[in-house]
Amino acid sequence: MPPDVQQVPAATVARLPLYLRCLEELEQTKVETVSSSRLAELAGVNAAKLRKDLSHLGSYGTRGVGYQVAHLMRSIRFELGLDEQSPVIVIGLGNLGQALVNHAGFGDRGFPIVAVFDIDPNKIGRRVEGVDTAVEHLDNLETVVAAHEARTAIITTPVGAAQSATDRVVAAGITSVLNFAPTVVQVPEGVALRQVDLALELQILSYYQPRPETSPEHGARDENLRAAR
Amino acid sequence: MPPDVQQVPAATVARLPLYLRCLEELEQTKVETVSSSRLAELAGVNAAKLRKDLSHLGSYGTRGVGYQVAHLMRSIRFELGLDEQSPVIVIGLGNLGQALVNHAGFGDRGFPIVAVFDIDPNKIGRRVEGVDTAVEHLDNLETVVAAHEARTAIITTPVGAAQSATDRVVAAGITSVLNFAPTVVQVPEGVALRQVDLALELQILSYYQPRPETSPEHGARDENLRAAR
DNA sequence: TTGTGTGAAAGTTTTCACAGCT
DNA sequence: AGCTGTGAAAACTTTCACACAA
Repeated sequence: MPPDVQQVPAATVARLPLYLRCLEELEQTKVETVSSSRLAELAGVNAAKLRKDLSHLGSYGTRGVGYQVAHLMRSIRFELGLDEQSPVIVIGLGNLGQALVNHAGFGDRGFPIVAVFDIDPNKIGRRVEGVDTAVEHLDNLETVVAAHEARTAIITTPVGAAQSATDRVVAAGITSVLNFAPTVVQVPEGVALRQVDLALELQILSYYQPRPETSPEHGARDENLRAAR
Repeated sequence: MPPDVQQVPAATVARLPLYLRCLEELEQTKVETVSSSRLAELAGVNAAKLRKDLSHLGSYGTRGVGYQVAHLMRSIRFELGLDEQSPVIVIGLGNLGQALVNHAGFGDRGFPIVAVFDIDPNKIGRRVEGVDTAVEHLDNLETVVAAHEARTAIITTPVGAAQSATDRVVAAGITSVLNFAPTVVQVPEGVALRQVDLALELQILSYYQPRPETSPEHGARDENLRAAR
């Protein structure tokens, strides 16, 4: 790995979108200024941590007052590269793919779903709510990605197809991959990857369940948001 | 916080389910023994990290040989408290709720969905694939939770309803909450919580997109699974 | 000879506590 | 008087590198 001038620590990057979401809530209620302690409370984090996170933006709060909601939102959006819409493609129209596509939350937050791919002939050509174009065959991937200049792909294929689907979207020019298939996929250097496995979240929670028999002491604790995710 | 004998570090707990998933894949291919380096490769982590993680289980690998797949699976399941099925309820039958309920992945991994709740009269009584009982009104929550001895709830309500839904399931006896509503919910001490916001994942990825204009250097890196989630 | 288990070092993240701006 | 920005300490996590068991 190169010298790698890491501007903003990974743990901070993973929290910035959370702060942004809280700020959006505040803006909707016409709040113009917010203190670190109030925002931290909304985000469920410690106030010092929040201030340190924001300090990486070179962000200007005002001592004795707090942060300008609108200004802070702009700073975070800029830092994350959320200034413009970022078209997304979805590979695999199973249950989860279907739900993600219908889910308005992506488009509303700057990630419009511009195309959905599958290989099942029964699904090709089907119209899906929330997407302008019909379901495409995976063979059209390269053309469609190029046409929309999409850079981000969501993988919701079955496990067995996830790696090949990933390889293929990467070859087509995708540089960010969000994998929901419950298997680890590999991507080359230069491609960003996050993996979410829903059942895995439940298994993690399971550890923190109060349990009688087990050794000295488990016992529920909090502090499990998405630690650094 | 009390002295709190933390058996296993949080970062390790968050990875154990991942190892378990990899081991399940190995078992299906009749592999009986695996080395730390091979398993680490499958899980996408560093081998030393994996060994240290497993050392917290007091788990016995065999030097010069590796780990017994079957034995290691048992150890991890025991540590996480996955020995028995853990019934789950889902609150909110929107797009995402629907998808999660249909999704076979939960039941297969020991988390059968035993009931789904909503408050929309049009949804109450509807049958949903993957669940034995019809959609219930939220008013029946307490009775149903008690009947199934459910301890885990998945929240997929709209933002505005998430906190009250959470308060209510906790009052009904739920001790693990997985929140998909894009808002922070609070839970009392003793209740375990994880929050997943799908759009937020895309925003995090956005930071790691190669971008031209921006300051000294961003540039995509890997290492973003769910870092200590 | 192979590959685990683990001290010790390095790196990252969180938290504290307070100087200093408004 | 209030609240940010930040050094410094503490806590946690990762990685290294090697003794040692099979």
